[in-house]
Formats: sequence, structure tokens, C-alpha cells
Amino acid sequence: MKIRIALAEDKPFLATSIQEKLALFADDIEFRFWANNGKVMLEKLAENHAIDAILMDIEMPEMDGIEATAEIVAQYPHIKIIMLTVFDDEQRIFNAIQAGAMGYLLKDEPPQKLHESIKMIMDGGAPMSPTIAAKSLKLLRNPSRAESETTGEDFNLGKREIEVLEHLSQGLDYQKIAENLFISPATVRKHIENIYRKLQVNNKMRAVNKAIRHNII
Amino acid sequence: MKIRIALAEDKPFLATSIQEKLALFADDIEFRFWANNGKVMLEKLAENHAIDAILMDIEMPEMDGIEATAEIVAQYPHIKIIMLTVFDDEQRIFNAIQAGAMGYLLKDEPPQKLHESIKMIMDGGAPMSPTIAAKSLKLLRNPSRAESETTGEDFNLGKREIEVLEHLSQGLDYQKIAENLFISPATVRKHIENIYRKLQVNNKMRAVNKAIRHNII
DNA sequence: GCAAAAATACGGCATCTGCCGTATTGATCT
DNA sequence: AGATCAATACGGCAGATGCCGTATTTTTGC
Repeated sequence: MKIRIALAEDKPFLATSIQEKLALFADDIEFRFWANNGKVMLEKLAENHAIDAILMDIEMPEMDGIEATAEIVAQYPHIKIIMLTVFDDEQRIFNAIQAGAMGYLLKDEPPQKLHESIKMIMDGGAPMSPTIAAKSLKLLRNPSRAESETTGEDFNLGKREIEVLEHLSQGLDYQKIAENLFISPATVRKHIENIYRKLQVNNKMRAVNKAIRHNII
Repeated sequence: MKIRIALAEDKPFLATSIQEKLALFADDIEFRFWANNGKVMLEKLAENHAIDAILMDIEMPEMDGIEATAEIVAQYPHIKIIMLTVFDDEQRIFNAIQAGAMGYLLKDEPPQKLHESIKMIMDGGAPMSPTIAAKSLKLLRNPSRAESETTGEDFNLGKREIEVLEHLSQGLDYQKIAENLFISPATVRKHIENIYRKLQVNNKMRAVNKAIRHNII
């Protein structure tokens, strides 16, 4: 039996592009219909809910993908939903998961990945782009962050500075951090000075707190 | 630069099998060493922590993969850890994630998947077998299930000690904490000494981390 | 009421941390 | 080719922290 797919996506160009990707796997996948927002999707499902999975854009007019997902899961729990998005912020991921989406892909996934993901979700799995999987683990480690509004400021911290912050957050002293990163303790201290200036704090605890609140670490 | 991998696995047969899988990708991957339990892994890391990622079995004698992961993350936050297991129960997944593992694979993954997963984790992603990804989403939806095995211990901290911890977590120095609690800085220091002894840590950051993980603050 | 526990307080010392200045190297971007 | 930035590294100094001992007062539990 082929997997019956519907698509919710407001931008016609992207909708077409996704349909073309799916058409490459016509042996497995049967594309059923397309809706240009969540409301239309619900209307179409009311006529015909013989659908196995929905690819759902998050950003849509009228009714966005998260609201639509919550409603579809409530009305048609047998339908699996894969969110598609260009954004991967934690708040959105968390909301989508809460709403009941079982997969979360970035829009630029190659056709092969899309195909794998659809088979995976029908098999009870949870397809996620790697960066999204990492963020959902982060949420699972610290559920309190799911509530807080994340500002997303990045403070222009360098790659090395972020590594130092991660080590700081584990309570390591400068000597240990230096050993782990294979640099001199003097350099660690300099990195930390720079971090303090950029984050506008003056000790380790505050630097780590601020970094956590702003999703830097 | 090749990715330097270490392996913790108690069954010699499986350890050999995994090394053979890794050897297929010698262009990317440099296998460094193997430890037959978590304790040995920590000893080997103490000698040589120039390792990028560790493949960690969960079930091992002496020290299991979850304890070892928690300790490695505390001491060497730069090392990425992928858990390997035959079991996929939610409690184990949750504990591994809490401990700081960034990937979670079933042991029968084909060589190609293992290779992809290692590259993925070094790229900041979170490789997970599909069924495991699905279970972690389930955990994220139902925070109630997410009962870490480490919660509940109260360490016999006094009311005042907990107040001091809360102030510590805000990055205040001893002088400010003393002013806020209307006591002498000397007393704040003594409280902190007692906190360190009870939590078995030796600095502010670790005390606060442990207090947060155990729901004390 | 009495013993135990918690909270309060001080002094000393070695080490760690925060903050300042300076400097070199390699990468990146015109 | 020159400018800019990130990462590396050193030295000095004042103040903060971690760790030890000791001691008194207050609260709590029986």
C-alpha cells in the first residue's frame, strides 16, 4: 500500500518543489492534495481524511502549522504530521512537539531524506533534522527553558568563547579548561575577560546564567 | 583532521565488531582506544583526553555508561558521547540524555549509519535511531514521565543553606549575600563550606548545578 | 529541661578569579 | 597588500574563594 501524503504550504513555489521531490518516489508515495493554509487543510480533511501523513509548513496565513497540527491530532489521531520549516528555534520546536507533530524537518532536505523521513514516520519513528534533534534534547535536559521567551541575541561570541563557556558551566577551573582545550591558562583567562565584556557580566556564574537564558549554551 | 574515537564496551566480541565497522571509514575516523567499563574509560581519559567522541555502551560492570557519561561531561565537556544499547526503554533514554549524551543508537546499526552518526555529532547534531527519537519526543510531551533517577535526594540541606544556594546561583559574592540575609560574610562562607560537604562538590558552579539537577533550587 | 542540630561568627592561608596592559600569529575580507 | 578580527600568550595586582580550625548563640526534638 502506498503512503498517502497531503501538503500544507502557503508559498506555491515551495509547494511545487516539494511535490516534485515526492514524485521521485511514486512507487512508495501517493501525493493526494495540497492546501495553502491550515484552515484549508482542515476543510479538505473534513471531506477526505484517508491520508497517512501530512507535511506541514509552520508559517502560514489564516491558521499556522502549529494550530493546525493540534486540531488535526485531536480530530484524526491516525494521521502523522511532519513539520517543515526554515526556522529552528527552540520555542517553535517545542510548540510543534506539544501540538503532536512526530517529525520536524528543515525545508532544504534533499529528496532522498524526505523519502526516508516519510517511511520512518510511518514506521513509528520520528524523523528530525540533526540540528533539530540536538535542540529537542536540549529542551529535554532543561524543561524550564520551554516556557521562557528566548531573545536570540548572540552577543557576537566566538566559537572558542562558547566552548570556554560550556566548560565554565561544568564548574571547571581555568587550569582544567586549559588542559581540555589544549591552550594556556592565560588564554582561557583572556577568553573569559572577553566573554564578560561581551555579555556585560563580571563573574562566571552570571556569564553562565546569561548564556543559558539566551540559548548560547 | 580525523575524528578521534574511543569505545567503552564490556563484551569483547561487540567491541571488536564495532572497531571493524569503524575501520571501514579510516579516512575520516581514527580509532584511539577501547575500555571495558566506565571506570577504565575514565582512567584512560585521565592519561589522554585528546578524543573527539566516545561510543558508550550503557550496560557495563563496575561503572555503567550513564554514570560514566555524567562524569565525562563534568570533566571533559568537549567530548561528545553517543550511547549504544540494545534496550530502548524511556527511563534509560531519559537518564542518558540527562547525563549529557548527545546521541543514542541501537547496537545493530549498519556501519554506514554509525559513520553518519559520528559525523553528525561532530557537526553539532544529535544522531538517534528512529524509535529512540520517537520516545524522546514522547518524553518531551509528557514531562511527568521524565523522572530522573537522581531526583529526590535532599542531602539534608538546611533552610538557610538553600537560601544561600539561591543567592549563589544569581552570581552574588559573599559580601552581597551576607547583606541580603542580614548575616556576616563569615557565616555565608561557613554555610557554603557545609553545602560543599553535603553535596560533595568544591566550588559554587558545581554546587548550583547539582542543586538544580536535584530540584533543590 | 536537655541534648542535638542549625545558625551564627572570627582568623589564617594558599589558591583562584577578575581586571589591567601588552603582544604575536593566523585567518578572513576587502 | 593591507586591514581586521579571532585566537593565542604572558605578567602583575587586588580581592574573592576554598579550606582549615575554633567558638558562641539559637532553635528544635524528645
